[in-house]
Amino acid sequence: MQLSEQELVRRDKLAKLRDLGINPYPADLYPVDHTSKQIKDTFAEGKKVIIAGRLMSRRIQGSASFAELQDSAGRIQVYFNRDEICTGEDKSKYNDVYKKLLDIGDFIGIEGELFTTKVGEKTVMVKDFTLLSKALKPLPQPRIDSEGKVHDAFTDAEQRYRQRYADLVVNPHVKEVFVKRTKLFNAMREFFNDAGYFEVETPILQPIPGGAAARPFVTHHNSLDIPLYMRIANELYLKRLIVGGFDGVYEFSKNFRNEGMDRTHNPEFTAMEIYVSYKDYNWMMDFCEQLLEHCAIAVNGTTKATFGEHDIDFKAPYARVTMADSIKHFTGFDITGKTEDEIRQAAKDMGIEIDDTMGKGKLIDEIFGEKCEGNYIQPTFITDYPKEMSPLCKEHRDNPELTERFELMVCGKEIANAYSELNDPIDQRERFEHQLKLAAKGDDEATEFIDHDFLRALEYGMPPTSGMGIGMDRLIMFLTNNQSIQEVLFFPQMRPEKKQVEMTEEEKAVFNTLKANSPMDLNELKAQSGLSNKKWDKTIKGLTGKKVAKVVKNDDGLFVEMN
RNA sequence: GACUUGGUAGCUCAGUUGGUAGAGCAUCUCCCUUUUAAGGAGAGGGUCCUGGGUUCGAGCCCCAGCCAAGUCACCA
Repeated sequence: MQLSEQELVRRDKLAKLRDLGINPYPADLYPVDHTSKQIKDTFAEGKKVIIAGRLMSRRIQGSASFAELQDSAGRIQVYFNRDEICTGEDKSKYNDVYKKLLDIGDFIGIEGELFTTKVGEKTVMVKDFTLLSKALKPLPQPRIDSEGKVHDAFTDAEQRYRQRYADLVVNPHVKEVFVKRTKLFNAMREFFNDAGYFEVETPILQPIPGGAAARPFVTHHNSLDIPLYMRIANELYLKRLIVGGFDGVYEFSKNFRNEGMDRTHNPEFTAMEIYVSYKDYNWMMDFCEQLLEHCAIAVNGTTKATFGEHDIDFKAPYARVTMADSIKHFTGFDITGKTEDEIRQAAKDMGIEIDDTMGKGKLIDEIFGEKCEGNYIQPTFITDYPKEMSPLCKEHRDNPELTERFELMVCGKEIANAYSELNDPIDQRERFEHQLKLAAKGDDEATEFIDHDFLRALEYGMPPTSGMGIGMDRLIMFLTNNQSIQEVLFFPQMRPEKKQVEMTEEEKAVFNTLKANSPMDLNELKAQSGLSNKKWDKTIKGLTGKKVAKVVKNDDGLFVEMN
């Protein structure tokens, strides 16, 4: 492993601490009794406190020094004074341990007394300190000036995502996003629990990946010798529980889809799904807008949120527009009562790319997606989707071509999807079979599995039920004004980093040649290596850089010898 | 999958028609007892993403690749 100068220095300090009999990674409990925030909130001159955290900055002025300690709640200034820490003759704890052997990033514990400096800063006067954990790698360190401007911010997206731990330490605004994420989950749970619904857990490893159309991750179970799929949705399992007699069930579901990654898609993501018996999709719209209003307030203290250039308001109620009305409004074309060919022609006339595998439902969906979707900035329910696109949704009570389905659109993006759930087992079987035909025709969005066990459950009878799914990652993006899903996931998926090899093949070969005959004429060694000029240059620089060989110049010419 | 942009010190970034690799912070050494991004002085620190090519000479030009971001395509 190649260590940087700063890493070597820290390892050296680690050894020196051990020589002094100081354990840099002690096992003992440290009796913390305040956080930085509690100190500021309940400040009193002379009060004794015990705190712990990371040393994040130091300004050493001879035998006195100001530093900042960062804990989970923020930062507090601490004051190290040699004669306060070292009351006897021996001043080494300040002069050597504090000044020479501690580094920014180290965890320390502090026993001290509160006071206010001349410039009015609430500060802890250090009476004693304990090293709790030595940091061997320097942190990237943004600095904030008196105007609040950040300098040298740690902003490289790749490094921030790969090393989220470092990102969280140095970028407080990043931590804030994840605090809000957890607040959102808690608020939603509270809302559902207050309504009397049950949080449940259903299988992540499924024999048939159902409830959505997406490419699944496949794995293999050795004992059973069968393929298993990571779930793409949990819908069919939650409905089985409604069959089993629960009135309302919900689950925060990590789902997995083996598809492309971009600003709004990660291979694993979180959906919330809820199913409530004896309700329909009209009830669910009311429930949804109440829920989101509650969540927005719990997260941000207000129903208003900013997303990019848009100001949005989650205050209920939300506008409700049928898909047909929406298309008529934005294109002037009325889809009601039209044949598939008429709609195909209309789509073509609008300049929408279509192909022959598209059925009526898909065509309508394309028109909506292309011409309408992006126009809905404020939360808006789009209702009554074509039947073909919604194989798990009940037929519309007034129109057999439509379904009782809504999606909630915000800033032109879908964040919720809900149905009056299809509970007619014979209709459901026919819809699955129709999906198979669409899939055979080449529609890669159609479901190509039939879950016979789910159909058996429906045959026992499922009460009328409304269900809803919410994209949690997308929702928190809206509530925290983040355009990228990676900013709201602690550990977004990345391509693996390449491992660094200790010595390249070329370096090994040259090293072996040299080992047999050292010192050796440089040009001769180069000739024997058979490497290109550039490669030779890299290789010999690599070897000298690793201090295994060196180049010597004398009267006879250039020679390479082993160290 | 296509295109665009980027990858240089621990971090943030400069780098001139191709001619010995730079700055700020951080680090190290010395001085300094109440400072507010940065006390003073000095020093060290580099796989210029990787591999090939052109050239007397490449961080820079050409080709291929890797990684990332963005746009588009795809995506219930």
